[in-house]
Amino acid sequence: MQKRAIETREHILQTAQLLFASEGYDATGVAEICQQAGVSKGAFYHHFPTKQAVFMALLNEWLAGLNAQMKTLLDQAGSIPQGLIDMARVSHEVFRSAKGQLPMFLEFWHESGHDPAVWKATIEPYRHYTDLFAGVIRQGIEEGALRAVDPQQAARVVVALALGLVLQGVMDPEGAAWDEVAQQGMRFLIDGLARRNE
Amino acid sequence: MQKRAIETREHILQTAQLLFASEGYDATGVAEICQQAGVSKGAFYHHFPTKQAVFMALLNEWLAGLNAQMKTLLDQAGSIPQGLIDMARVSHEVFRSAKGQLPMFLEFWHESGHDPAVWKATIEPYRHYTDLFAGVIRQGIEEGALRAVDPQQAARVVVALALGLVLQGVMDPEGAAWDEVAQQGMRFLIDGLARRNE
DNA sequence: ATTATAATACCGACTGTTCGGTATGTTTTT
DNA sequence: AAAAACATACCGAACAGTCGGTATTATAAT
Repeated sequence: MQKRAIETREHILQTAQLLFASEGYDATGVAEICQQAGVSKGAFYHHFPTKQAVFMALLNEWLAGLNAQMKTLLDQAGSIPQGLIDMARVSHEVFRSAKGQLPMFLEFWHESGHDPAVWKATIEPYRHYTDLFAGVIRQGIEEGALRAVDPQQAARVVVALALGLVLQGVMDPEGAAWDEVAQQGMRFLIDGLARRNE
Repeated sequence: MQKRAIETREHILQTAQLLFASEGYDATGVAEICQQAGVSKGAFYHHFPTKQAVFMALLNEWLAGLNAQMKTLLDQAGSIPQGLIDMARVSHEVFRSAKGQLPMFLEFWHESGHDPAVWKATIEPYRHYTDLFAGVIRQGIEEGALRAVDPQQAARVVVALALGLVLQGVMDPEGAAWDEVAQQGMRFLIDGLARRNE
């Protein structure tokens, strides 16, 4: 693929992301994407077989980024309870960096309800994260830092809290300082999970 | 309005709900609703001015039911921490009663992102719930059962957890026993909020 | 170095269909 | 008869995707 081609492809993806985020997937027409991107329809269909392919490309791109971010976070985590709280603290960073992309969340979730391919791509990494958290929590239990709860269940709770925060952040960005709420919430949860020193 | 007319209206609403939930709002055509409901297009547009009006009617119906359910729960709550846990326990009931309607959640959230009217109708009651929880938590603090946290923040955390659980319940119904996870999660959270008896 | 060849990248008018909504007419109820 | 409830045929706009063709760039031959 040539330089110009790559640039065209990027233009299409970037524009599509903006439009999907602001108008929604269904409401965004291919013609609209092409016009905003300064690209012809022929170019569009040269690079992508269908509109959905663009969507999937964006989804995978997004998930890959999230994955990387997550990995570095878990790697550099210290003690277990503190590590989890640290993760909540960096949620500040995550929220900030993902601000423009957050509305796409809703699009992904919405589409996943109707398209099995999108569903698989959405659900798999999030189960992955649950397992990942479960591992951390299990470790915390073995270290004696956390109470002997069911790690999978606890992990699901953590993920649920995170999802809920993101959802609120998407729907009502001005409603609160969601990164602070995230930190608070994670602290409450960790306190509830932590072993009592009594 | 006559009996037949009322029945027609109900047919339309019920059918629309099923289709919106399974296919999505955009993907569901008015013609499809009419056909499945055994009603003509004329009848449809006699009862509802637009497709969105049907959607709004469903949304309001849904919210009214949820509101009533919530109200009775809070009224019959005993001590504050136990009251919150009780509410989590009935989430079992909520999940069950809402089973078929859960996918509609996603539709509401998704639509609210693009339609200010839907947004207002969606966001207002949920802010209402947050305030409601905040009141309960404040009361719990005054009673000395809970630590002196910021009630609004804590309430947002509770609501976030609830939202996250619902979202997971929608996207991955078979992934776990979400009513149990809800109970667990609320217990962890309450434990984290509860005053330490040390 | 220049031309020929081929492959890639791109263009934009066009199509068949789908959809929300309307216009007009018919039946049922009061 | 009058009004409410319903039915059917239809409209215009918008849509994803197609297609025949044109630039542009890379590769090969002379």
